[in-house]
Amino acid sequence: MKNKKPLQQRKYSGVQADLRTGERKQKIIEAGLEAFGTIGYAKTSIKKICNLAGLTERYFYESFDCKEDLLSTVYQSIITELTAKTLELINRSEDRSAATAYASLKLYFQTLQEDPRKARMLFFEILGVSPRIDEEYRKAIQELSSHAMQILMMVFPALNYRQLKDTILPAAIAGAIIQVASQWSLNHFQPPLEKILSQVAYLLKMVEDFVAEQAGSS
Amino acid sequence: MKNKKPLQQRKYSGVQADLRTGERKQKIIEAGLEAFGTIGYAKTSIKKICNLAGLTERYFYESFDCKEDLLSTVYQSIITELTAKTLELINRSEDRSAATAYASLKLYFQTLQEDPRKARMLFFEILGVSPRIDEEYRKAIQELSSHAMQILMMVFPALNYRQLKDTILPAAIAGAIIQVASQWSLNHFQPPLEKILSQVAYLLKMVEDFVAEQAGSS
DNA sequence: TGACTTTGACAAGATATAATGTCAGAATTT
DNA sequence: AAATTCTGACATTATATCTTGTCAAAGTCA
Repeated sequence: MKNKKPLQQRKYSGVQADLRTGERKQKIIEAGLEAFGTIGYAKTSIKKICNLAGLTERYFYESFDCKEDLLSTVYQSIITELTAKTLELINRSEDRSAATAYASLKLYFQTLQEDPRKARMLFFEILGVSPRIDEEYRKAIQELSSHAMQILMMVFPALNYRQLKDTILPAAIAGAIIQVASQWSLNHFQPPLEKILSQVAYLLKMVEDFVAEQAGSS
Repeated sequence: MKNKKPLQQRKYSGVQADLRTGERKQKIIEAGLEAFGTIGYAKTSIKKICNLAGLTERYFYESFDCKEDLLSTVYQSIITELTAKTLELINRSEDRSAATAYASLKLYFQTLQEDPRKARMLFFEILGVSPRIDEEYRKAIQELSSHAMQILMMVFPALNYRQLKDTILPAAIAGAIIQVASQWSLNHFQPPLEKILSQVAYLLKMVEDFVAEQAGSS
């Protein structure tokens, strides 16, 4: 992130300078995911990242200040991807039934299974690195929990905001899902996806029933 | 853990050699908790641990092979302490009602609040260190989830083993509690203990109701 | 073609830490 | 008192990594 001010922005291999820089940055992010997601953040050196990216150290410092910076970027990119995919799915879905909630869950679990490096990043590598990263993690979890609650309220009209806003129910549900997902990844994705999904859906049904009953009896 | 074989075991300051060694080990474990639980595992050097313990590096290697060894020991000691306290509480309690489950939860949350270093160890510092430590974590969570289920079944006779054994309900409940506790610690233990506890108890009631209804309708 | 930029390979200094070793003095036993 | 052991302070070696810098070759533009 140093002040590199090329007096002129030339094309190189047919591409503009800042575009090339961006491509290199992207390569480094991908290499970061590979390294952090397999050998782990602690055991990953900057040199290793650069080797994986097919670049030299200089280009690391072109786009990042330090290893922690890259970790944050990789983490945020995973979060962003998951959020975007989920929103897209919801907007695309015609009805807003339980099937939509199920599909969101499936998207989440499937993404982790298809790329276990992301699972490792989300659940393990991100923790205990530094206060700054801790804070990012806290925020991400809070947002996830808020999103989960919005989806639930959308598909289960029996749930309403006033009932939930002062409870830990959102956090508990998000926590349950996160923990089930993280244990599932530690257990090498056994039992298979469909089984996990039906079980999680079962949990959501429990929540729905319970809150509906609370609402009915009041 | 080298072969230190003193030809003779002398007393020193009135205590036997192996006893002194044990005391030093204990001091290092306590220093490890302090270091890992405040500045974090990654940023803790062996020298720092020894300074905190009031000992020199030599005595670290007297009882541990490496930093990771100490991390494992500190972690296990926290787990062991929590388990022992919980078992003691259950054995001491006369009835086996919901109040007992509530008391177990209180013990858990209270312990974390009283010593946030332990919370940090359990939830953050232990993750993503090495495959070996990951495995210890996995086992610990599995045991915790199994214990939680046993307590639940004990105080809520409506729950039974056959209903639960092939479900993720135990994992989900343990996950919810763990996550709520970890977020609570990240939020500097706000809201206060009693509020968190009543909310978690509310969750347990939800589970109880749900499973009771399932049993009744079958 | 000539001036300039971009790139990759590698050097180098600085820093930190792990892990073992040395040694003198204090404490203890016989 | 003499021999031995224990202890703490510090030295040392090895290793790893970060971060910046150098330089020549290749690419690009005018």
